[in-house]
Amino acid sequence: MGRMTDQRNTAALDETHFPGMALTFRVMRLATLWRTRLDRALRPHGMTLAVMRPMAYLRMLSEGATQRDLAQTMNIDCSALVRVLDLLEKQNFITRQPDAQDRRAKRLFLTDLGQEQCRLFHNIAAELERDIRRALPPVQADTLTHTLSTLLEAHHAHTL
Amino acid sequence: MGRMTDQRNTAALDETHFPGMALTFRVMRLATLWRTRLDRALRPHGMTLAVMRPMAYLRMLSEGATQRDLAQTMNIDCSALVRVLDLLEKQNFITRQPDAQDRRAKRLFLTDLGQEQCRLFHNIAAELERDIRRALPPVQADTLTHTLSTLLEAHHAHTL
DNA sequence: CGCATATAGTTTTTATATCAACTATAATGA
DNA sequence: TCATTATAGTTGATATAAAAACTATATGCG
Repeated sequence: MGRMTDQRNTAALDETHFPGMALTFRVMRLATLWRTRLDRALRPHGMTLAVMRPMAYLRMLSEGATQRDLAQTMNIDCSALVRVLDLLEKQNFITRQPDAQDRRAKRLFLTDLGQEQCRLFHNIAAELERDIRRALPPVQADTLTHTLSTLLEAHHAHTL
Repeated sequence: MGRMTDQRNTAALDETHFPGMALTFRVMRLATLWRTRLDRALRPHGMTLAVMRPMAYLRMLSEGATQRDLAQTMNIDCSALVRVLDLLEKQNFITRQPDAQDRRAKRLFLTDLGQEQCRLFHNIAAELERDIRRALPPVQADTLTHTLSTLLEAHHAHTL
């Protein structure tokens, strides 16, 4: 253990040291750290964030959405969604129902089991958020959220 | 890291609609969006963020670091690093040199080609950061960066 | 010394994300 | 109308990413 590998040093040596990328890297790092924490909290319930996300978004988007609707809302590729939906369907969390008007389309619904899983997810995610916010005075947390919204809007404007 | 897909539209229905997770989800979304942009900018140069990151961190950490040092700094698992390093070595961006004292360890160095690639990466990342910052008044951007630092520190405290 | 345990790096396995190509419909317009 | 083009969903190939198991050292203690 004679090596100079000091755990605590790593905190000091974070992305701060990438000059000119402070913001970008901090956001990316926090996202990774929090995603990991969320994933860890979900795992004991046999869930992962990747698998949970489509359900959470479906609930938000309102049921009966098509796969395309959902993929678009989640900002992911349709093909990325298909496999997860297969999984969710097999586990009886969602159902796919053919659209009467458009025989290509399938409409998505949460089962009761899926609803319940969603509530669980919301609880876990909200608990993480509360914990995160504990590090900041409430006002500062709100300011942060607001600033992040501005950046999200800017991104959308950018890609139009 | 993954590939990218970015299907504009959806601004109206974003994570705002997940009550009690505003902060977490915004950060995650921004990270994904920016990562995608960065990845896209790197691709024409035959690079991806996943492949570039170890070099950027190595440069920051100072050369001669071991794989373990680097993995620790990047907050990833050693095993996640190995393959990327294989790739980088094969492309002649880095070299692995055996440590004289500890025959298990290997020390990492950037080649001239690697150095050059790093500079390219820094330019591209800095350009993205500048673009992102354009959406905010400079003071607000600095406040944001500072707040994110606080959260990063809080996370480290949390995991000790 | 010589065993028990820890560490550096690697391999294997499994989960996920992206892209391109494919099938089946649907919509459009000459 | 039918030929062209677009769309919804799927599949297959490929690139990561994280965790677990494995190999070869190294260290620490009786």
